[in-house]
Amino acid sequence: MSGQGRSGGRPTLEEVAVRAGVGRGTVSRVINGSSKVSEHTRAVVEAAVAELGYVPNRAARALAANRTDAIALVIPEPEARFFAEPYFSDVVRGVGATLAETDVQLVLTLAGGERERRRLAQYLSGHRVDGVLLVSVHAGDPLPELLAELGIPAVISGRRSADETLPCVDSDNLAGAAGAVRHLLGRGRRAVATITGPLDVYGAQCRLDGYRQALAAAGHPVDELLIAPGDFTEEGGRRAMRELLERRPALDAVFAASDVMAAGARLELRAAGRRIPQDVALVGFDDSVVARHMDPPLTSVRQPIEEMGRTMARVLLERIAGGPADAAVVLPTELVVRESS
Amino acid sequence: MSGQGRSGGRPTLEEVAVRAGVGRGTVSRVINGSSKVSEHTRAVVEAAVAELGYVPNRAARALAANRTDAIALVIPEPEARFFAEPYFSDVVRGVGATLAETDVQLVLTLAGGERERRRLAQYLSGHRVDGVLLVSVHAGDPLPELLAELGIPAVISGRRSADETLPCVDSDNLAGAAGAVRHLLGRGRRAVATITGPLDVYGAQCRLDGYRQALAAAGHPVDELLIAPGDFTEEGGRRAMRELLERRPALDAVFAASDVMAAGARLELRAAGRRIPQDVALVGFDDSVVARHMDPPLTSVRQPIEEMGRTMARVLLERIAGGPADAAVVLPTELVVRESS
DNA sequence: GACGCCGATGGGAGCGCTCCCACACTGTGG
DNA sequence: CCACAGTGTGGGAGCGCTCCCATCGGCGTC
Repeated sequence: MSGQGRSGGRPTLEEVAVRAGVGRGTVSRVINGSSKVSEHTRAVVEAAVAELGYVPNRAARALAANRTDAIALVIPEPEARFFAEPYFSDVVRGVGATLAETDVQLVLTLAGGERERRRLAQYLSGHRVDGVLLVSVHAGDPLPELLAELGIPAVISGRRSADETLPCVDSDNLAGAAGAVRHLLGRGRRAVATITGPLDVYGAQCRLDGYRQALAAAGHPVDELLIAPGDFTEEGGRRAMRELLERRPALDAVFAASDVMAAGARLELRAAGRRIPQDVALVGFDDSVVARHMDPPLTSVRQPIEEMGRTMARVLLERIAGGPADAAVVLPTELVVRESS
Repeated sequence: MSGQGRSGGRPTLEEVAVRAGVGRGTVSRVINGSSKVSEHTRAVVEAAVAELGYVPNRAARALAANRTDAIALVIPEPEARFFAEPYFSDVVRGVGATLAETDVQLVLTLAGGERERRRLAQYLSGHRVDGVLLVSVHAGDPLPELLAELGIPAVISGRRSADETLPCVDSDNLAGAAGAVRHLLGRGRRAVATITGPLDVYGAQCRLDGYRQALAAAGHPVDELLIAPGDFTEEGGRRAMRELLERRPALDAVFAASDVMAAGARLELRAAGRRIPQDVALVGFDDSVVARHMDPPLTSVRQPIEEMGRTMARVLLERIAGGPADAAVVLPTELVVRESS
């Protein structure tokens, strides 16, 4: 912080070299912690670095080394609203935690409409980041292919299908859903309904599969009329619940594939005079703020979002380094039992 | 996307120049949309750019021009949890919206513990960003001074005191709080209590001032025993509410300086057998997810967070450009009336 | 005692851009 | 007809680093 500057600017590698009485190459080696530098020289250089308060110039480094030491996190704007809550900040926190150990910076990119999407493509072709973190990509999204073409490493969360081509990090949607349903059955519920997410989203499909498997494993036949499609929105949840109550008035439990839909379902159940959990038990998915503050507090399946962020970043860094990285990581979920079930 | 590359890499300025049959300087001028280039030459160059799919190399540009075209958004990690909800993503969305028009990238920085803080200082001294967006800075934080010393433009949201030295963008905490209290009085409430935030946070102080002013303006004396200190946490809200009920059992309304504290207060009111809003009306601040999903839904003061983000970015860009920028922007809040009052 | 080898080091050659000075050229006024 | 602005334009000189090759001792070897 003391104003060292001989000529105004921050010190350069060259100046450190002069100060330490060595060559540029040597200082560079020390800075990059690499290869063969004698114990003594290293000490001298480090002293000079400290004295001058030298900090390498990122742009120069990027230019010379042809890497940016930056990765991008692409946020699909439109959805952002939905999973805004803890999701967004938790992912960022996780990613940040992994990156904190390194010298890699996190660039945030909002890719909403067609237009932003195009800009993003431009942006990425500019080779402005070493890698990309993708979150919740839709089936038809061209971005993954573009990245592959450009040879930019990428990691995805929320795989697009069972055979995702990109390395991906997901939570165990199937097991989480199955656990929730098992929990309901375990509490003596007989007619367990489910409100699904949009089934073209792979994760939503998995949750439905989990529902089916849990039922099957318990020897219950699956009643298709107990399955209602939702779309991850509150309104969608209400609609689905209404439908279910009409078709199967005797249901005594509902597993909603998201907390927000559960919130919608709750309103509808109230309106129909059903008490939660006495008449109908309700379980959600995500363990979001909504779940904790619902009345009654909602039992929900928690995803380790922050850890997913950490893992995504780790896998991407490995990928960038060229090392062998996991192609798919699935992290366990956890059922958080509250008063709604 | 077609593999132009003569030698593999992406095309450079030089190559565009050759293709267009002009000099490097001219292409640079066209790219930067600047100064005097003849109509004809511009067209030729633009054609060459399009044909080659040229995208400028950000690192080279940064090195040569000594600017990075990047700004940092510093997130104070520890608090992140609290105002995680919409706040974080809304700010980012706003900032992103402003930045979308430009070629500036958003770098996210988590500055939590002492250690990260130090890293951040290092980072910023590396001149790695053109400007910094600060959110919710504590009174004793050294960061603003560091930035001033380094001559890095910064904009703050959540000013530290009435005479903030940095340009800042805030919502009108005082008016928002006053409006909430006026609303309660307007509904015939007589004994309006308040749960404050930590008073060393300027915004929290403003909300308390707003409470006082509204009372005063309505000709009510301020009863100091109706004021209980909180800390923006749910537990703090509970504690404060307990205190209030003990001291002033006859209170019939509570203005909490945050939704989360209101959530805590609600639990305590329930436990004490008070009905909301029949016995006690409750109003929060932030209009977070919690407010919408509380039972009953919470009346709350909404801050235009996304717009704050947009404005912060705009002011910072002006600052960076060297133009005259607003020193302080205060955006209006809005009372969202729901069933709790 | 000359040779070869290896770890440690110095420094040239860029990386792709911006900046800016110098150099046409075209007009205009004296 | 020449001097003199005023436009456009070309291209040299870096920006601060990394890469890599040449160099230099010191030491074991035949």
